Amino acid sequence: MRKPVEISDLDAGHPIAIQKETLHDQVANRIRDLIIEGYLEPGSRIDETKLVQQLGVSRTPFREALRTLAAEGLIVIRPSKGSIVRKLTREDVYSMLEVLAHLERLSGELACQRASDEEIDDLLKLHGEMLVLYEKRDRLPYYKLNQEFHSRLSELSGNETLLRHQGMIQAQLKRIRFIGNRKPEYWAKAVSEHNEMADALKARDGARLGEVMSRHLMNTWDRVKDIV
Amino acid sequence: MRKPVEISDLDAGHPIAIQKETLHDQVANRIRDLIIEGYLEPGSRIDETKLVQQLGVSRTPFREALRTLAAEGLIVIRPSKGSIVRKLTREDVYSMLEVLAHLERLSGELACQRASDEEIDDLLKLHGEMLVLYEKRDRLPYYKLNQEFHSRLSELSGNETLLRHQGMIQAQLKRIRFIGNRKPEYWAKAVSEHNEMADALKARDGARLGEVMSRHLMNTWDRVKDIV
DNA sequence: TATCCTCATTTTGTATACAGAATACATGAA
DNA sequence: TTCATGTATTCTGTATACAAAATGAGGATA
Repeated sequence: MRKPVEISDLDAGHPIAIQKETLHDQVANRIRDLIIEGYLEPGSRIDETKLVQQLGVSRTPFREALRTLAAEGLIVIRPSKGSIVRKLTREDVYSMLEVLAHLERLSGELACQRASDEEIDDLLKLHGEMLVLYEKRDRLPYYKLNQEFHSRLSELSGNETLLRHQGMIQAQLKRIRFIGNRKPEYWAKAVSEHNEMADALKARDGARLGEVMSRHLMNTWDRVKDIV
Repeated sequence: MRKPVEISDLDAGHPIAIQKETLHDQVANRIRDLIIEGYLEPGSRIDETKLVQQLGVSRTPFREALRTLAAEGLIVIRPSKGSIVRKLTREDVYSMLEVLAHLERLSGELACQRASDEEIDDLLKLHGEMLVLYEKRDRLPYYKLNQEFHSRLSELSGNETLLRHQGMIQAQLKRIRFIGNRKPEYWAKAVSEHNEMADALKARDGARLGEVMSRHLMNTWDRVKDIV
């Protein structure tokens, strides 16, 4: 027999609670995806009338969503002149990578201090799977696992603020990194760096892990510097 | 005779252009101040009806402002249940300080690499003025100059993204730091650390400057840990 | 008394309406 | 033609209206 539903079970976040996403949030997520996937080009105007019709919502939640995206740095609202998708300059991208690399370093250091042996083992197991995919040159699954590897490593830092700010910068760079990833010539290097990370993690050598992670990220610059 | 006004002079940002702040932005700034100054207590509900009346605006720009503040992490919007001023947990504060300290370190390192001799001299001059105020135990002017010192040092990093993320975390911590600053017993220590910073800056020793700045900020934890 | 139900009230989320600003267009002068 | 000026149209910002959800106050029942 099933345990009866308690009031406390209905709190937000609990699996039983049906999640009601407001229109605002749905719209924000949708537009975010449109930007990341390249349907809305950087620098182009966001046609309120058109998008509102296509999404089937009124202007109120739509404009609220724009405010959110503006605060996230994905779009720019020019008073009385409409909104445009933010176009990152070369300097923007470099400064973001610089900060992100530095945050990755902190992730690495904290993860070595705070992760449990089990958590580290799990991550090393994931690393092993990535190696297998690399041998098979199985690009897309590798890419997915790579993202998971990095996000899980960051989680091991046990620092919500760190996670949040990494996430914000990642979101802004996602589009441009995606374009940069079409060049395959950096894969071998990336894998060797991942091996270094695995070693450092195994040894809980925070300084080393942090250094590799930071260096690893800064490679991104080589991949994207020609497209900004 | 005055130089005639050129078209290019009318670009946004130029002193001649009249600045028109939207209601939305004004409201966001206003509420931000109310939170930082403690008129809106952490955890308390934000009474839309009341505030809208007091501010003399309609709900539309008001709610847009809330979205902005939510994205900044100053308030929490609970769907269908109203908004509350975000109440930082102990963990929130510690994680923010941890990240902020790490970002300060980066500021220091970059500033040593990138600042001009003149910029460094100006900052050292400012440091000198702070020492004078410390000798006179002139608390408030010292506090103001201290803020300017840190923000100008960060600017010398030449990294807009760094500045932005530092600013976001600072805004969230501002209220609680203000409360913590009522204890005066850390002043001497702070001044000695500032001396260290000045030395490192003079020598353009980025690693050392970064280390001191990070340590300097982590002192904040001692001042605020009892009030969260 | 405590718990549940019902209904009135308030609050929230979304849509729409309207005014003012920006933009596009067209007409006329040099 | 090119530029300037005035006008129509579109778009943006704000207010208001309305529906749905949440809250709160009785009152009935055990």
